[in-house]
Amino acid sequence: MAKPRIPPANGDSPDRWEAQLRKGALEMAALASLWQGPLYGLEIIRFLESQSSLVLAEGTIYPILNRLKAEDLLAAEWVEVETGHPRKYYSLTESGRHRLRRMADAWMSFSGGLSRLLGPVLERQEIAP
Amino acid sequence: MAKPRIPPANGDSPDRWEAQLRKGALEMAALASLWQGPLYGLEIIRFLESQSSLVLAEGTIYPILNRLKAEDLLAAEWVEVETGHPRKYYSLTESGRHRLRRMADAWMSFSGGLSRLLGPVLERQEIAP
DNA sequence: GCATAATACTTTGCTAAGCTAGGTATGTTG
DNA sequence: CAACATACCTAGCTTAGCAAAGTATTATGC
Repeated sequence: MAKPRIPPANGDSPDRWEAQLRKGALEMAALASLWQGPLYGLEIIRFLESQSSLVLAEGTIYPILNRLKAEDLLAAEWVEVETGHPRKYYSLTESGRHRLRRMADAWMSFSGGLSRLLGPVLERQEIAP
Repeated sequence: MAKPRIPPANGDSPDRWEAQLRKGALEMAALASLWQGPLYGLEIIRFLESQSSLVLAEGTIYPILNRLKAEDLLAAEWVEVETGHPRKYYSLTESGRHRLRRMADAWMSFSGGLSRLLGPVLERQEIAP
């Protein structure tokens, strides 16, 4: 009984590029989701979806979390909950906070450059009655 | 005599994530560089570098251009120049302009979501006496 | 005129990363 | 105990950028 997930995303669909855009931004987003406090895996997925419209599959977030943990940017801790199953809570390490700040800086610069580039493209769209 | 290009970028360097960020943004950037008029390959590289700090290798831009051309988002035309060698000028097709506009919209939404996410991270940096 | 250099475009092979589609483990409910 | 829900993990595929090489055309040096 396969859980129906995100639609297949046809190989040559015009939306494919959008999927690629996400690459690399996801690590940063995962780190950012923990800025205000620890969350566990599925919670991160829900947080990102609600806060930034980023939709990640489980098969995407867990490898990312493991990668970040291997780099000591995250710490993980199993927590038993009364009503439920153990959860692995992730939190930012000191080095993770530091890295995230640098990533955020680089992101602003990167996205600024791109937005500048897109300025002329978007210009005429300011027809908003 | 191999041309020395972009520095090696050590495999596990802390900058690797930055390289990934670019993925997917490059197609859009390539299209955007042609918004104001046709350019040829190397010119696109120089344009992006000067306008947005995006540095692309030749082995990166040409596959992108061919991909975009195969999708009819770009048109290509060989042009002979007096002092020099033939150049392949790329220009946006109607469908390319249309797609770029949609990409730009999606980009603004995507980058807006991420910037919102990064808000708290960047907040404390406004200590500028 | 043939070698060298410069410019411009192309191709090959590698690697990294996300995604689909499974799977496992733990706990709850009938 | 069976069925289900929650939470986490893994394998294999695909895509895309990149480094490094190669080809083609024109200009320059001897």
